[in-house]
Amino acid sequence: MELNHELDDRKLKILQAVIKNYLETGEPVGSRTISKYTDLNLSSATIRNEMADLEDLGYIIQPHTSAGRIPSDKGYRLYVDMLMAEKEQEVIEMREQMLEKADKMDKILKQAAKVLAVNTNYATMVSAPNMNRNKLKFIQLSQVDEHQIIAVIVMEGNIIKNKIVTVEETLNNEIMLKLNMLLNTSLPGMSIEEINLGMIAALKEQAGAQAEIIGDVLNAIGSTIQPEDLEIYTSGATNVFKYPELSDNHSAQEIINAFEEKQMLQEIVTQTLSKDDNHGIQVYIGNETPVQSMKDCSVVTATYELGEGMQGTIGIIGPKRMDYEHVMKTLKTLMTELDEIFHKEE
Amino acid sequence: MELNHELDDRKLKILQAVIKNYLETGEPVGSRTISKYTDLNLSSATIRNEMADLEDLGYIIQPHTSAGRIPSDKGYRLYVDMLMAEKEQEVIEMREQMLEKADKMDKILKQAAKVLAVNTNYATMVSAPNMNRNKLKFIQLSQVDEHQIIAVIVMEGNIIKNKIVTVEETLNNEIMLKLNMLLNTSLPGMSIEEINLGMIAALKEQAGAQAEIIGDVLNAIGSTIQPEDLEIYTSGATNVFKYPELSDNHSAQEIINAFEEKQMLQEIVTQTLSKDDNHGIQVYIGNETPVQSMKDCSVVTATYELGEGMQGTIGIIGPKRMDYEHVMKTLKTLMTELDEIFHKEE
DNA sequence: TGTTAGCACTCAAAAGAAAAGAGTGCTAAT
DNA sequence: ATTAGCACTCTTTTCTTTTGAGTGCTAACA
Repeated sequence: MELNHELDDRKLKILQAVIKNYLETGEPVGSRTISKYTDLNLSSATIRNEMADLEDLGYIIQPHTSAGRIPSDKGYRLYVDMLMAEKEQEVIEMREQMLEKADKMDKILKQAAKVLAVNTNYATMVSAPNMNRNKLKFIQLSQVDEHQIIAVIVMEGNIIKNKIVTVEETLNNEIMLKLNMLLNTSLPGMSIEEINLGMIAALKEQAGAQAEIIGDVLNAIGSTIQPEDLEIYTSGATNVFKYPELSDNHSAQEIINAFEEKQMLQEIVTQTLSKDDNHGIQVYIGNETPVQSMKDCSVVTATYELGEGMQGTIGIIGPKRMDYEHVMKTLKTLMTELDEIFHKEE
Repeated sequence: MELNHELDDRKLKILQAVIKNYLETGEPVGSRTISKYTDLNLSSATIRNEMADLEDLGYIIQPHTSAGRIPSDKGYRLYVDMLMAEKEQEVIEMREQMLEKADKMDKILKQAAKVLAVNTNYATMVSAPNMNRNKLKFIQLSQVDEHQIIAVIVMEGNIIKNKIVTVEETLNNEIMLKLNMLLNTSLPGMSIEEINLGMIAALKEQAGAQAEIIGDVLNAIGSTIQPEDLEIYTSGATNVFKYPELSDNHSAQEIINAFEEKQMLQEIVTQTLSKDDNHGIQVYIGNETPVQSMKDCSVVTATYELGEGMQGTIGIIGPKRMDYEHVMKTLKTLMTELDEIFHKEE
């Protein structure tokens, strides 16, 4: 409990009591409540004095003169940091729920978001991992008609993408065979990062008359694997209505909107992934969050990792008075699950 | 204007005025307002008499004794029916917007929903067409590893699906060749409906030792093309917040929830497609809607058709005081667009 | 006979006033 | 250092009053 130099043990306990109580009720907490709530037997008057101090130090706030106190962002921050310190690990029965429908990646991720939302009662998001470093397993080109090719790209982890490529030249069986051969002798085992300009030039040269087709196909592959906008799956957005402090202010509307557009959620993903401290859990409280419309919320994120540095993000968005303890525990479990599922599939 | 036997021309005009005004303001409409609003020069007193009649006949309602009138469901119904009678056609600049990103089907549909939402300011949904009658173009099986096959299924309209099939037997090149050959000699040109048990049995027989694999693959194909839950794309769900009569009652919350779950939207799709009167526009007002949580809304739907009886649904959900005229016009345009896009691609 | 002016009446919504209640800060006693 | 006590503050709730839009009805009018 000796994380903070500004607060003695008693103040810390009182602060904790205020926060916990506020998490439960959502109402400002008064001194009398605390004096009954804690095990340290103090009268409300004493608590009042201490609370006045805590307010001076900026850990709690009085919404108006004669109201109880609510935690400030700084207060929440301290509380969360303390929680983080005692890393918990506990495996729930989420595994079964998860594995049920594990088929294609998008389904898994969608399912993950849902499980998390149901388990926590907050809004959740899961981003697909970035594929830059994922290796190609093979490419299968098939001819659709005289000028169209469908390219099926299979990557490690059996992630499958497909794309139709329209080419100028008139295609035939022979060309298709050649192209398939060409691509599959050099590309498998490479990641998108590794397929650079030199490599492309070499392939084009080998292709001879079909240089242009190869170019088109490679472009298509690039844009397919690395789509301009990350895919993000969400669930439980409507959970925000459950918290009056969000749904009263209209901030629920903004959050739901952000969830629908998904554009802004990307911000959160980028920010989370950019932090060095990965594979850990991050908590953004109030204004700390990257997205303006969530300034009245807390955002808890975690990074999951598939082999070879492919990373994705899981996030939970809820009111500041979030049940951090439960959320962090659940998040950790799910993260581990995702890691395992993907590694097993590989 | 002679659609209704119950109402003379003047009553009809007054009713229309009441509805139009209510559509604009969302507030109950009084007699004085109408007397100024219409071109028939009548005093408020006369209007009052007529309005009392209209109320007796059930076309308008008084929320409380000394308030103006608002249209009843019956009133809206008459109004919409009149609109429907004058089938409008008008091409807007939506074409460009639509064709911009026309790539894969899911993107097209997602885009369609978005365009519609932006154009109308209501919540929108677009369902993917049912594929029962769509014909297979070809199937491409590739071996992933010793026990896994990836099946890529290409259908008319270049709709592509893929699925990983895990099989008992140990696979090799020879087997894969045989399977590909087998499937592509008999299946192309057939629709899912046409691939019946007899056909499957015949294929299995021809496959000999690989009968089981063929069975698995065919199953996979079936379930891929005809997923248990229809895919539905939505957009602009948060538009419902723009209408106080929805967002005050909490019915906005329910609607948004329905949009998130998508389960209930399916109801609307099914109902729309089951109506004989297809390729037309349907309007559900208030309790007429198939989904309970939208009882305070109007739902406008349209069916778009890809060749061969593959049909999908477009829907708009908004307040009862919806701008029916604009919505129906926009819907019709979009419908035509979709038809064209898909037919062109084919 | 249909239309209209006028007026009393109704009722929801807005504004205002009063009461209740929760909680504080401060002082004085322990 | 802790606590009981009390005056004070400010929100919330409740009740009352006022306001105003809109009606229905009657009587006058063209």
